[in-house]
Amino acid sequence: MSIDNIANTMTTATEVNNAIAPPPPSSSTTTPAPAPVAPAPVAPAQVPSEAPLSTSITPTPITTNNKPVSKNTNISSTITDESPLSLLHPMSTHGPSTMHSPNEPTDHIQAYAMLDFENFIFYVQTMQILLGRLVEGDKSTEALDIHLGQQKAISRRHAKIFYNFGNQRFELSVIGRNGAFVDDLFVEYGLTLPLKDKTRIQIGETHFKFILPTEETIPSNKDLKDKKQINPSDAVNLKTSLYNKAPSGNSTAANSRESSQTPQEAKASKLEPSKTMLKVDDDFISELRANAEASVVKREEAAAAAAAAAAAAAASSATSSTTPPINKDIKLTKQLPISAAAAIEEPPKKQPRQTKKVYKPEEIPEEYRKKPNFAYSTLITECLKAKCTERGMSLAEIYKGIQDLYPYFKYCSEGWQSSVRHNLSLNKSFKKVAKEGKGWLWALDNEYFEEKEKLKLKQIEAANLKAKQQLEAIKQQNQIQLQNQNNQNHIQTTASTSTSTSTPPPDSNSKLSVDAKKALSYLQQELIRLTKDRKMYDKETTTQILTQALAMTIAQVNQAAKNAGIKGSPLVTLIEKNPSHITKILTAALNAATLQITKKKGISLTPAPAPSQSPAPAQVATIPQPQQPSQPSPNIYQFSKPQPLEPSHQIKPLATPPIVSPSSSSILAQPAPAPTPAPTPTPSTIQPISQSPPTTGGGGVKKPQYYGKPPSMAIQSNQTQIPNVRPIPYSPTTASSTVQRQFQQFSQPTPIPYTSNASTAASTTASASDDVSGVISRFSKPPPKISNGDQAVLQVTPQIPQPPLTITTITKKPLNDEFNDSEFNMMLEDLEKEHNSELQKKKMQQLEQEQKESNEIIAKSNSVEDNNKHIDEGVVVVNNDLNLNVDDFLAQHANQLDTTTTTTTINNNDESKKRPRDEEVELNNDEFNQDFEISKIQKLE
DNA sequence: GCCCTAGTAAACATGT
DNA sequence: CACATGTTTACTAGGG
Ligand SMILES: [Mg+2]
Repeated sequence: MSIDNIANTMTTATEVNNAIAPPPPSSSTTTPAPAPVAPAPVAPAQVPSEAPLSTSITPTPITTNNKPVSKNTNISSTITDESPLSLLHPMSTHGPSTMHSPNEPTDHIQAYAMLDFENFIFYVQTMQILLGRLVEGDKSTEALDIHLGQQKAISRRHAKIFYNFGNQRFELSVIGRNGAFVDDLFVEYGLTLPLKDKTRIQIGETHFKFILPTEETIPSNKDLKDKKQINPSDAVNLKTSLYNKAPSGNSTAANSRESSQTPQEAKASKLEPSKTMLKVDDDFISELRANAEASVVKREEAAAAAAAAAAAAAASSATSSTTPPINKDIKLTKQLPISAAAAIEEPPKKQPRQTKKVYKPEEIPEEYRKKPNFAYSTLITECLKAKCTERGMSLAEIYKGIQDLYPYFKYCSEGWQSSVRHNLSLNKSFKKVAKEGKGWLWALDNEYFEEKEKLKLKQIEAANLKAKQQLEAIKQQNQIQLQNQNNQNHIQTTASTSTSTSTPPPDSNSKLSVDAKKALSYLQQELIRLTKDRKMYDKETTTQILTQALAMTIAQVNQAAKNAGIKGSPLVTLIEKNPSHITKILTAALNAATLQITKKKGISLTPAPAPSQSPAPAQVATIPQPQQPSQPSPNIYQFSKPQPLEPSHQIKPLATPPIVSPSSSSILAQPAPAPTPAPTPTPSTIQPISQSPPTTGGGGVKKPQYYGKPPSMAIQSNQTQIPNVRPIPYSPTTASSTVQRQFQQFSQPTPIPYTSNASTAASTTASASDDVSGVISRFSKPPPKISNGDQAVLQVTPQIPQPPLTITTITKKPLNDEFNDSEFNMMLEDLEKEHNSELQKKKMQQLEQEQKESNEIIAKSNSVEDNNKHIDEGVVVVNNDLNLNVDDFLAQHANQLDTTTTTTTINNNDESKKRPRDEEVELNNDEFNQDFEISKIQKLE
């Protein structure tokens, strides 16, 4: 079938066949040199102990290596007994090489496996062999280990048989357009499948069988081969073949693996031995690496391997040759000491897993060979931004989306998916949205900036401190020199909120030059100018923001200069030579500073409407009510139990500044905790956000069950409470958000499997709380008292984001001194005036664009990789003199720039950096605040 | 050397 | 029962 068709496709005449012409290999064949290598020692690393073959098996083998065997030939020494034959035509393959070891070696042949062709046998002594059609003049075909014939239906490189370390087995990759038949089943181009002992393979007109040295084989040696003399059994540790560097070989076997992986080494090693034969080298190496990376041996496998090894050992006590397993292997192995017997039995275990296809480097478009230089969180975020529907994306969609956006993931092994899942779970930026069926939909959390912000803030703050110090110093001088009349500059660091990093004691040291002053002045002006288009905060806040931005800018420039090794006064230079760049930096800094400051202050950036309640809040408020039949959302049932919301809500309002929050807080508070009047939970008034989490007590929030989502609709069953909740449809609207939220927070009570007893009972009733607790007990170690931060997955999507427009709040605090300059103050005032106008939208748009721009830049720069080196994009280009790496800076603020939404998080406390795992600890104010952040509004809808 | 973030793998739990 | 999906853990590597 296929074959025929195939033919055409293939190339035309180009090919000449000479069949045989064995390439240079012959030389390689020179078995001699390399061969001798005592494989044993060496190899190890790579070879999986389990080695495909029964390593242990043949005793002899080991030594044999030396022999002729191909050792070097690593590849394949084909031997044939009979002769050289040829398969069809020419099977030359390496004829030579193979040949050489031919006949006699039989006994000693070591190989991982053998390919039983009609006319000859090819021993697989390397980790990978290439099969295809040898074409004269086509160097690429020189790499072939086996020439399958001249049929054009056979691609020059048609198939690859290689050992997959991850799966610990040999696999066949069909890289020929016309596919192949494996055990009579057609396998199309591009697929990779595992090879089992005796797997029949047909490529073009050529048939052969893949044979592993099974135990049976081993013992019986010759049995199998009845016809052929080969005894696979002999294969012993083949590892030798390649890896070993011939010479030294071993170098710590154990380590070797890793080390060997290094390209260089690998190459080196290969060169030696078999240069001729395989050329696989590069690919091979990479593949090895890939495979290795891709899959680590799993326990079972490891166990099996171990067992096998053990068995082997037992069998042939002597063969120490067994290569020492790789580190990983070792580790694993120890975990599972399995009796040899057991191990042996296991093997039969099916190896079902159809591995995804394993791509070889050459099969992957160059541009996709490199892993994108983005963090998983970024990848996911981008994916969601690009393809997320209102509700979100399922895991599978995310996988696809990422592959779509970053094709690299189409070609690499699957480990990344685990990382993606891990990220989704762990990263607060991603929230779950209920959906029918199995999993959840994932969406970006509005507040997803929080996370990043935190990080960035930290970083930035650190950087800023320095800058501030400098700034202050500068100011001082400035003031002094400039006749600014009264300057009282104290430097207080301040910030209403805590943390702001330490206040830098001003160093008086600075000696500012005139230039510095000018520069500073320039920056200030620019800042003011840039600020005009933005939302205005109260004066104090604005001042802080500007100060912060200024500090950031200075820090950035200095840092960049430092990185670039630039001396002198970079700021001045940059201003002179590339003012636009400075502006960029200022803009970014402004954005970052805005976020930072507002966040610290707890100012909700959310659209100004502070006082007036936006609808959103209202919704939220409503939500709390537990049973609302009306609520369509599936999650409904949730309501019943978790009362937590309420308390929590209350909490939320930060004690501190009476800031904007009013709306939200008040609202929230209102709704009484209807549902379960849990005992404890009384949400009395607002508690300061103190850490005291809501006690778990009756209504306390408990840590949600880890597993399982709420049985979406299903739940009802148990819970009588909610009458009709109909499952599916849930409107994203308010209800949904809330519901979900609860949902997630407390995962469903109902069905929980494990908890048979108590829980069940509880479940029946409305009060789910019990259930939860019960459930929890099961899984979570310590019954958490509070919910994790996560729970808060609010589904709410934000709507508005961005840069706050109008001026919001007010702070009571006295202004900081930071920018005292009278001039500056004046400018500020002007600004203030100007601002009230509503340019908001426009501004917003602008901001967004800026943000996007920034992001793009960042992205580009990231991709570029060289931070310092240059920044492409005119945008960021800096003069030659200064090589700023704006990347870093921008990168830091990227998030902020972007969406900006704002979270209203309140951080009263400083947050500790570490997040303790304990549940208790976890609930910090932060978390709470976040969780209950009111500001959310739903997206569409 | 410590602390943290990220990336990886994998064990487990659970739903399909 | 195999797989998909999520949640956690444990480790490792790198960067301040
Ligand atoms: Mg998450």
